[in-house]
Amino acid sequence: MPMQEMQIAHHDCGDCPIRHRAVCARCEADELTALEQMKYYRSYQAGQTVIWSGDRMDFVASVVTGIATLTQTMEDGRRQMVGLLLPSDFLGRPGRTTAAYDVTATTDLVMCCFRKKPFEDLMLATPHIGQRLLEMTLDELDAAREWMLLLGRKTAREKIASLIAIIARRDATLRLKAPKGALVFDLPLTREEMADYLGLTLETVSRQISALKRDGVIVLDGKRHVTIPDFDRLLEEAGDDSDGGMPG
Amino acid sequence: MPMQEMQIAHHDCGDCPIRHRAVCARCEADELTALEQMKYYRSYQAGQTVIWSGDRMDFVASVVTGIATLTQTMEDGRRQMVGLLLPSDFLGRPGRTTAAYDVTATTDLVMCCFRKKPFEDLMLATPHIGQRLLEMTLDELDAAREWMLLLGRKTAREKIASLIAIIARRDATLRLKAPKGALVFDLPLTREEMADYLGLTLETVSRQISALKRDGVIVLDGKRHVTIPDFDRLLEEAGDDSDGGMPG
DNA sequence: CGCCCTTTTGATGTTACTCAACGGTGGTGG
DNA sequence: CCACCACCGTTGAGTAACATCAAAAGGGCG
Repeated sequence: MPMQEMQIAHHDCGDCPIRHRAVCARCEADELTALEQMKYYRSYQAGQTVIWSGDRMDFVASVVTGIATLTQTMEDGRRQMVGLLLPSDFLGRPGRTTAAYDVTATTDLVMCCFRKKPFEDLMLATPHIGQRLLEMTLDELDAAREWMLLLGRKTAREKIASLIAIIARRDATLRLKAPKGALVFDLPLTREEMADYLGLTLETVSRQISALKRDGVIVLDGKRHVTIPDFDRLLEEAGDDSDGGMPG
Repeated sequence: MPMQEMQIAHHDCGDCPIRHRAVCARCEADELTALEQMKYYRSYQAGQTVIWSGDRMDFVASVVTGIATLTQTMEDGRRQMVGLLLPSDFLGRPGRTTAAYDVTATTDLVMCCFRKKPFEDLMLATPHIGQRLLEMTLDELDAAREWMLLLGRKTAREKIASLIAIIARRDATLRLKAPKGALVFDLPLTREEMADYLGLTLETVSRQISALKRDGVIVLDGKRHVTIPDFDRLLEEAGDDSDGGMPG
């Protein structure tokens, strides 16, 4: 009988790797103390489901390490990923009692969970959590809109290039490196998960990755390990504006 | 020399048609008074551009009447709508100085604008605006994710049916009617705008609307006036779960 | 080694795009 | 008043891109 999910020991928020980026980023000492009272950690193995759409959800959480996905499924089984949660990203919605999406751990995952009711009360009582959550939600909305452009208007090749660029950038951000020159990282998603992200089939994903490899845009070592010799070239392939919005 | 945009007289927030739904919904009398100090109205004619992506934006605003769209454009001209703002919806992002998207009035439009700096200050000083804005932003994020499923996985026919259902629902909400039985309303978008919303070409939009008409799912009177004889049938065509999430 | 799972590659099919022509409508000016 | 034009929408024919169906090739693990 395998342990489906694991509760692990509490840690000091001061040592937390996402302390400065998560929903608690702006908290003062007293707010942090209050959060510590209502928090607990949970671990999931790669592939495990965190929660099903429609299930009761009595917590909200921050991703500490690992990656989780949000997906929607239609009655006939068509699936679309609608969220990709990396360390420091927030899961759940204050004021809602059930999950709106399927949440899955795509890698081993550790989350810092807060019991929902106390968390909501703390949000009403102190400003910094709500402020930070608003900021993070606005960022997510921007990301969702970028994603909509990808889904609606980009070609399969552009979609793949865009996804690889997004992952490369996020990976660089988490490791505090500027995405310049050659980049090396692992794809955290299977071909099928990439397909769900991009609104493609896994066969098309595989073919387009092969094509980008053939054309020297990416270098693959195994199925997951990627080297980007020229990030600007990748951005061109992604159809993104080459300049990062820096006029003068 | 046509007047490109018009400033119109101030109105009392108490009389405002979106008073109970907009970002100011939760405000107390004193907060409302503060908002009145920094607000001004602006009108745009159908087709006018409110702001271009990248332009400096020194205000945030609520849509009072009319409809505005947010669109992204790629270098080669491919366009994707990423937001549809109806009355009470919020435009702009506190903490950002430039517009991230092209904003266009698709109908005659009246917006209640707030100078950005004072608005941000008020947000920091009082809780209710930030709380309401968070709630609205989370709703928008949910809508964006539904939209992502549409863009990534639905067929052209399902996309059209979904869009008509969304417009019908929003229209009913604005007029405080439950979307049951026969619904009658006008499409607020041209075929091209629908195409930009749905990630299709305008020809495909036209063909699929004709097909839905032929099959009796919708009844068209002219190009814009729509009657939905059976809303549940429309939802089936849209590929949405038939039950509205009401188990027992 | 052999099995299972993921990924790749190939052959064929279908959807929606592209290019093109035409119809309706409202506004403008002769 | 009517001719003309611009704009929006519809419809048709041919095509390109991606999906589907099918089979085989890695790769990890017992």
